[in-house]
Amino acid sequence: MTKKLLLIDGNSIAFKAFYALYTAMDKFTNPSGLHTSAIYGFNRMLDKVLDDEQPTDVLVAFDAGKVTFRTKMFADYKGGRAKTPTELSEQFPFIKELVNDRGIATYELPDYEADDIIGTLAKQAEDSGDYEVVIVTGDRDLTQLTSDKTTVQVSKKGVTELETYTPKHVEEKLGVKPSQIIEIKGLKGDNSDNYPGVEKVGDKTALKLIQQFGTIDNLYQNIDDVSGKKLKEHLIQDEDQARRAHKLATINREAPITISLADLNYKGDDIDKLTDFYERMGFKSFLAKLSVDDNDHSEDQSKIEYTVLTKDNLSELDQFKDEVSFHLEMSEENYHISPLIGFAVGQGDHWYVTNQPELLKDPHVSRLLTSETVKKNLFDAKRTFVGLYRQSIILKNVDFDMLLVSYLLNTTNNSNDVGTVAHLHGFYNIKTDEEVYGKGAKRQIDAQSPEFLAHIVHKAKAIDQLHDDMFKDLDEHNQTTLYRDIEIKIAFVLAKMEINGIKVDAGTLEAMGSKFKERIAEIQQTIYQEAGEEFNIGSPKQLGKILFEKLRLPILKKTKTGYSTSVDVLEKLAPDAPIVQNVLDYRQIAKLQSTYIDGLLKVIHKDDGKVHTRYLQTLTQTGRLSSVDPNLQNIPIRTEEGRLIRQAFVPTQPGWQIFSSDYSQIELRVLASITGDQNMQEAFKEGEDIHATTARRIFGLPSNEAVTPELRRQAKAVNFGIVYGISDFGLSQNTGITRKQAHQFIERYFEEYPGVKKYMDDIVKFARNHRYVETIAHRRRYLPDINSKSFNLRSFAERTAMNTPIQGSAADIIKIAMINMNEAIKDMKTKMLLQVHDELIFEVPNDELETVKKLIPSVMDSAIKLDVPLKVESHWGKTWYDAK
DNA sequence: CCGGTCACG
DNA sequence: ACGTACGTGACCGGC
Repeated sequence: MTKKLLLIDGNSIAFKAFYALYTAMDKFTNPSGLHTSAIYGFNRMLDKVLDDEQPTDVLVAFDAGKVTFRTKMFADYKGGRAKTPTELSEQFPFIKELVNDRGIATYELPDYEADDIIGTLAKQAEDSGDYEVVIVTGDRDLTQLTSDKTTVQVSKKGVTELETYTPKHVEEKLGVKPSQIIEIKGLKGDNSDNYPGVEKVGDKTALKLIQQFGTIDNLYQNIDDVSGKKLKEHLIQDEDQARRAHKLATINREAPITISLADLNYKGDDIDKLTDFYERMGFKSFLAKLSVDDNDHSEDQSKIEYTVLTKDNLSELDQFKDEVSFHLEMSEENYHISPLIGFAVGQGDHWYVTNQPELLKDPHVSRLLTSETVKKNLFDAKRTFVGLYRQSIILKNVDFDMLLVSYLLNTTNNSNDVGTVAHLHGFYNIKTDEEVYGKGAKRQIDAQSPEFLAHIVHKAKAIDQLHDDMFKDLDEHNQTTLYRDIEIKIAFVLAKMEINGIKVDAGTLEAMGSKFKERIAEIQQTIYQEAGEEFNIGSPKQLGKILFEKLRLPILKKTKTGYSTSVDVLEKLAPDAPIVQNVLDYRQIAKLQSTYIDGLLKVIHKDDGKVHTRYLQTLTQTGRLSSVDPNLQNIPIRTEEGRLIRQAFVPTQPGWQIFSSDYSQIELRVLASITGDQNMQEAFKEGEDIHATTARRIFGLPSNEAVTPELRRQAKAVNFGIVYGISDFGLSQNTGITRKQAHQFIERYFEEYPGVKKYMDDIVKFARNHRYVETIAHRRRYLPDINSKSFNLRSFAERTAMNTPIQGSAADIIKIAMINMNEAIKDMKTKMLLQVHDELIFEVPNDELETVKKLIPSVMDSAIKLDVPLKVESHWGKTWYDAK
């Protein structure tokens, strides 16, 4: 056996691929509107099996048409099947083209199905004695072909997950030999192929009979041995059907094929044709793979020319006068503490690289980086700025930040990896960090290796190569101003805030922690007594058992994995059993302890007693920031116990104040402005309480009548709902009113605020036409699901279309305010410390307090001119807690 | 590594 | 009929 023959059932794999990607179908269309999901899935399968099996010979067999010897034998064979969707049938010619471009033969034969071609060739191969055979299909019936020389791989969930059937595996799984599969099918028939077997015989009976008799022939010869009178009657009655089903299920292994084993030689990818094909299909990831594989052969990665920097050649860097690409490599994610492990710098064909970060301090290097005249192109300006700042180098004149530009062009699929982003924009001669360094536990960076140096040169080079194109794309999106006036500027403002950090008093946290610890222990004991046993309260699974099985509390909601024990459920159950309230209390305090006491203590820097968060500037889909290590945007405030955590956040100097200013209802003001709704604008212009006004309007109260707190609360919920892209169900869930009521409220709302209604309709239409929506500052979010056939995906996209311009414009506004703020306070001792979406937090010396009380709100409310005023409220105190 | 839960706007 | 509020991050338990 010197050869390995791979036989692929083209139709069934195409079907599987199509339905595996069914819900994502609309994400897979090429520029000319062709659906490509099945082509894509098919190719993924090809990649996997070619790689796993390393075959010498390959064939993809297809069905030739609807009419086959089976339909001639039984007219209804495969009858009643839904017509193949056009979204799939249009892809078949391209799948065949793909297969050919990959150097693989295809074949189809009138009157026969792909199964028969495969069966026939497998038999020929087995008989010749030269071959090992592997069959890949989505149809489990083909497992009848397994033998000691042939294995059958059946696709499971997707198309790349395959289950391998050997004769042994068939017996274990199905309880019969491979050859007996057709005997089973003879008896039970096949619903999907629409032919009957014997009445009342299904899987179990068929299996039992075949295990007893071996074959249908033998069964009928010994029909008197069948136990069960009815069963015997059915068998006798339906003998013809059983024999016909047996024939239909049997793969023809003697089909009159006009192709021979010698024609199946696997030639491998035709790179040129395949490149062209992938480009037409818009398959960027496959293009990337193609070029990486290609590079592996040509050793392109190591062929790049670069000079290793040494003390003696540093002066060569003086050649860069106008522009340079620079990449600073770090070994860890957290750039506040990560070691620097190398850098690459250069332009065009001149590249320099080193694994000695101390060379950064050499004047030839630092002069370049701090120069106001030499433009820098890089990836992640904030990270680079902080890394260099730690070496006392102040990075200046960043022109192109590839990470930021990529994020603005398309927030989805953005990545922190240079290689990944480069691939996304059509530049493939670079590997990803994962490919070079490994991932998870296996990740390891060998900074001494030539591969390392080559890799970071490739990063710098990718940045250099892509910056013109990406700037052009930015311009086409009308996003150059967004980039230059907002995003690149805020990167440095954020860097400064992160470096500055905020002081957290460890003593305060520890004192609170020991109190919490006692409370937790107390509540824990009480819960154990109430439960009558000890268990892990933190485990929803164990807790569910206690509450819903042992104590028999009513099950109000379930999750995918079991009983739901979330707050809303437990709150409803609390009156039924005291243990429930205790669990709620336990949860709350355990959360405070683990996330906020222990969690924060872990990240206080020893040298300065501060925490230095990192704002992720290129993560959210709306343009907001997020905050990690630690997250300082979700410090408790809603409950008094949690709010106490804020007492630990203190100014750096004794006697200073923590000063906080927040935009009041910024999202609703943005809504009023961009919808142009006159009624809502009037409310804000008149300085009214918007929730009360909304309540008056939708509940039809006279203007002199006071709005009850309950009605105001409901109106507030509706206002929120509108911002989120409302549905009556969502509103009813969130407020406890009925769905019908919710529906009425929404209708009333749209009557009172017709501009809002029109905007919501228009923005969804816009999204359908353009497949994206944008904010005031032209921040863009693509909504690939907006025309999806799936109700769920489409509805989600519609809500997103309504919400993103509002949430995103609010994000634009506070970013502008922060940039202006940075200027406004640059000569003061006051420092901007944190941003929490609609609020800014500062530390302020007492002698500047009177100044900032006016200055900070005025900078914030003048960030942008809307059709309604922006309102800012300020609070201050000796800790963050006291700034209320 | 994922799902449940809960902290924030 | 479908089964839903928008945007995040950290921790825990359990696979």
